[in-house]
Amino acid sequence: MTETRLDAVKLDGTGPVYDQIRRAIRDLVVSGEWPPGTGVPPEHALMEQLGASRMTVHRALVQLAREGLIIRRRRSGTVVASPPASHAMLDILSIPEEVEQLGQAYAHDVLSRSDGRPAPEVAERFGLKRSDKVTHLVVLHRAGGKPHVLEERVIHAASVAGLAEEDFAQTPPGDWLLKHSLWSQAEHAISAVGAQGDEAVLLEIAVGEPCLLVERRTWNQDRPVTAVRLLYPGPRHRFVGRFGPYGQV
Amino acid sequence: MTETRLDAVKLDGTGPVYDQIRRAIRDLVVSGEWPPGTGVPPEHALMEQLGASRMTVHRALVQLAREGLIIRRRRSGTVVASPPASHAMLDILSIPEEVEQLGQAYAHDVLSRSDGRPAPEVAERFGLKRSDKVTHLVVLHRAGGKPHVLEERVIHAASVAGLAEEDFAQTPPGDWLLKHSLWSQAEHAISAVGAQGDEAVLLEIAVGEPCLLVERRTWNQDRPVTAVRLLYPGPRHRFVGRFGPYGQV
DNA sequence: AGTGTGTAATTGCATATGCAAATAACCGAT
DNA sequence: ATCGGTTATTTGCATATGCAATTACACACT
Repeated sequence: MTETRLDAVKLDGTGPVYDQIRRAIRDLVVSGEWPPGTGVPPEHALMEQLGASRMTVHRALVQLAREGLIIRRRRSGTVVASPPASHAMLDILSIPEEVEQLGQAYAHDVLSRSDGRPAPEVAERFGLKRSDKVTHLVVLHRAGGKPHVLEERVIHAASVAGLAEEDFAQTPPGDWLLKHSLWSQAEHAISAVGAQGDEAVLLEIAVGEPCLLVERRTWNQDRPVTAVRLLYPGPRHRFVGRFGPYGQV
Repeated sequence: MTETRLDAVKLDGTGPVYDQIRRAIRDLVVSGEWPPGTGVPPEHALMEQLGASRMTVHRALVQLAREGLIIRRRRSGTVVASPPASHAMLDILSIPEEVEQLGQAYAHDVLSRSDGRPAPEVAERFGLKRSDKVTHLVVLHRAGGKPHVLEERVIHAASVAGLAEEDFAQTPPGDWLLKHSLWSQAEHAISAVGAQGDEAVLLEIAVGEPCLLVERRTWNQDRPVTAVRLLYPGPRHRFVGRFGPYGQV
């Protein structure tokens, strides 16, 4: 567990004290300044450094724990949690995991890769500037040998370290990015489209066959990280979610 | 605001006291025993009745408020909240609202209705017993005069009061059910399908045109309430969601 | 080296107390 | 009746205190 600099926690004087503490620590976590595994100072230390009572510090930490940002254990202390890899319904999901949960063998092929400026029509479709340096990938994921999903991805080079050295032969780009980048916001859209000619060939389906299209764009503090277009063939794919009236169950 | 029976709050002796209180009140709310608008007893009353300190009661109530089950205001007290009508992304959404947010005029037609036992293929598709009494509806929703979504719905008669008297001319069944039924669990699945012949005619699209299919089943305490199949034509519909690594933003 | 065993660090929970903030309800003067 | 100010109720927040539960770590003993 990495040592933490206690004086990194700074209050802003607005609102209740417990919430100032909560936000201060939350910001350190989501900004990546305290990466997963970092030790959060014990309640007594925070209490002295911030001039608040232990119960007030406690309240802030309990809430952060309930939100999943930190993990607390008696005697061993509090550490920053790893962000949940997959998120219940429709989100940052690992395709290999998804396939293996179906009990099928996973494989993937990188069909093409290019590094440089984005083509105008790519930049437009993914909401990037033409001046951004990007890596553009097309990957076909297979389940049990058959095409499972076609991935077209653009990665913003400035947001990710070590991109040039990675060839994505072992790990598909989505999974690799989960480990090598930080994100704070994602947006996705789901729609139904008919397969275009080249897509249909790769997915081994007929042209015009209905496909589920998931488009996702990801940012870290307003800077784009990656944008991806996942095309799932036909009605044999469904996304399922379960919830109750007051949130997920 | 309805009066509440204080002695309805019963602790079960397992786990921390604040959590016993929290669960006790939560159960009264989600079971419908305390419907929305019901006044929750003030902290002092709960404190005396339960033999706990005010801070302990307070902790339970604060947490319930954060979860959205109750609303607390100084001096006026605490009341049971109305469940959120629409839920961020893909859930119990009101179609009229959805259309009006797009700035279009909303209308709907009840194309067919039948009350009685479900046809075998309907029962199978919606996960019902053949012996259940149901109402089966087909409704076309329009936006700006043009078909927006085709709804096929089965309502479990035993779970909803006043169903026989309602003709759904004013209010489409989804919205009506939100007000006249309780639900505790929902499951939905999204997939892409091609429009069948009769569906294509109603939606005024070509046969085989890709459509987004949302299937949702809803229960109240393990008893089915309703099941619905929403068919959205073509790629002009998208479901959009935004979130961060630690939950919705 | 291995094996208990005690100790201390750390979080978890509950209580009592006091004051602040919001505002519904009341009351009195016009 | 209407207006305006006062009061009382209820929640919100912070503190201090004490004890319980968990367990990493040091240390003694084989």
